[in-house]
Amino acid sequence: MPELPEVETTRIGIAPHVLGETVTDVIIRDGRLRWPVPKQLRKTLVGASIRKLSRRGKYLLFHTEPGCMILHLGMSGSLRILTGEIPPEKHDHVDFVFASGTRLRFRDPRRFGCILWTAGDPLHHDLLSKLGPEPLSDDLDGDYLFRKARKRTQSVKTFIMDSRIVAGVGNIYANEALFAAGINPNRKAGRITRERYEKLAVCIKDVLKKALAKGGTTLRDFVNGQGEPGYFRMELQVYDRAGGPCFICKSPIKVNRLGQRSTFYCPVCQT
DNA sequence: AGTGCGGCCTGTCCGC
DNA sequence: TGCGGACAGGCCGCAC
Repeated sequence: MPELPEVETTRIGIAPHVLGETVTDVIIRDGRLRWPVPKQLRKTLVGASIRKLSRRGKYLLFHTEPGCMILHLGMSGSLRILTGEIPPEKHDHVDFVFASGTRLRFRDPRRFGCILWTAGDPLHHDLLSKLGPEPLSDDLDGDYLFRKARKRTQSVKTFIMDSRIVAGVGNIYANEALFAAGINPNRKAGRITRERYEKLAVCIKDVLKKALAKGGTTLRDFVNGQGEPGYFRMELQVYDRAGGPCFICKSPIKVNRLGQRSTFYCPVCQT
């Protein structure tokens, strides 16, 4: 579920409630996430204060004096700020309790998310060290994509969803960015002109920024730190619109599968 | 080295 | 109403 705009929406929403807070307890009800939640996480975090909350790709980084907690929302994860005692529900796996009484609650029905700890620089962690540039930074531009795409035979959609190429672009926004750029998602990455990659880079940034402005996309699970959904779903041009009319040319939106992910596009507008 | 696939989980929806 | 199967926003790790 959560792609970059949803993770960033979460970060912005919870940051004011956790920054400067001291952890007084960590309640792990079910530590069986993608990787087991470290047993010593509670002992390590209690007494520590959150100095900074940053994001790299789809990873949230909680910086403290003794180290950094790395948290990923996976496919169905969400984080919520709670004030007061609210009974946990079935998939509320972890609570972080702060000195003020505020709680940060991690929910993840599918348990594809993860919560890890590193004492070192999180950017050097195995999971983060190979990530490509942040899409909203100047490091991502048409020239970069064009150069990386040389001799690549995979589809351009699979290419831009590869986190080693660009961090944070998932299935929804890959579909949407390619529509905005007028590029057929099935086209081979290595056979796209520099000019079209310039357009694609702009469209990736644009789609992500617009989604962020709407608080992300909620298909089912996603809620922000306050438990509210995102509203970008209403702006989606192709994702989940198979058979529906293209908003530009009225042709039916097509769907096929690339790398086991549903791929939506307009066969007329995207070439 | 680049590429594609299986698998990790639970929940939901659809066809029978 | 029940049941099996496909599918869902991610991504690691493995074979080729």
